[in-house]
Amino acid sequence: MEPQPRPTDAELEILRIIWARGPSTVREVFDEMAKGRNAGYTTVLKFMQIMMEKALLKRTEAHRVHTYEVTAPQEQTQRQLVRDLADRAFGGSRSSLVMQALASKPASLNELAQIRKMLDEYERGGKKT
Amino acid sequence: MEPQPRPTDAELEILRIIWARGPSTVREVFDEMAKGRNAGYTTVLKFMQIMMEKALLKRTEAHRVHTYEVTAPQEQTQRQLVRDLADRAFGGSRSSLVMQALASKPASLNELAQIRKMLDEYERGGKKT
DNA sequence: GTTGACATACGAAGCGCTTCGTAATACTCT
DNA sequence: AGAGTATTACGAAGCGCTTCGTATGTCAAC
Repeated sequence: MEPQPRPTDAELEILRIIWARGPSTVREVFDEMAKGRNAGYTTVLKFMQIMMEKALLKRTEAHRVHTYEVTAPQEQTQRQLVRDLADRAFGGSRSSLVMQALASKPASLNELAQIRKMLDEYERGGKKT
Repeated sequence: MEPQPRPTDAELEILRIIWARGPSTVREVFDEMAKGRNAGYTTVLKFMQIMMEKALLKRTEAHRVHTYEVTAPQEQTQRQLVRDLADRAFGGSRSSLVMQALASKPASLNELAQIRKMLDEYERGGKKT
């Protein structure tokens, strides 16, 4: 199986909407998108058709309207994007990336605590490293 | 002043080389690049010329050979890339991004400690958040 | 069953990225 | 000076992304 291609900007925008909404029709995505940018209806349609060819989306065809949903889980796609950026801009080092992420804008105390918790888990679970 | 445009894949590859080497000539970048991919000399030259137009690089012209160096510090470019990805794929949330980064592959204990130290600093320094 | 509204499908234009080929220029060595 | 070599400059082709316009199909309601 081919690995999923890196989504383009427009594709990622659509993915984000479907992540938030769940399976959606073109019109629903279009309506949501209209709040932010200015894309014609057929433009959005075309995007989603292309994304289906690329297997970023799959669709089920009801009588008249097609409903699209993502093929890969959100977290997997996000992790892949992060890994990709780490490779391209940080020589593959996740931790350098993390540090720049934290340097760019400190998270809230709440978020810091959450990250800390995650670190604890990895320290316990990942002794092998 | 225009904000720096997001570097393309090839441009980022060149940036990484110059980050590692410091100011470099086309030939030096080309030689370094030849280890990994297969790009012709004039291809690399063209890239670097375009990057100069975009103000990603600046150059000093010695008698015969031009020497290119980055215009923005490495950390700034990296932070911008991370912020950009956070916006495009994580709804702007740095901490979600950080957590996916850590989930994708646990860092070494050493790196974990480093990240932890950084968290401490932010917790102390960033109470305002 | 004709009209109107809405859906999908298709094709094409425009622009940016990637890649070279070729030309012009400068330096080196005989 | 002439030949060979390295460097920069320029132009263009090919492909992918983005964007629409137009065509075609379908459902509903008069």
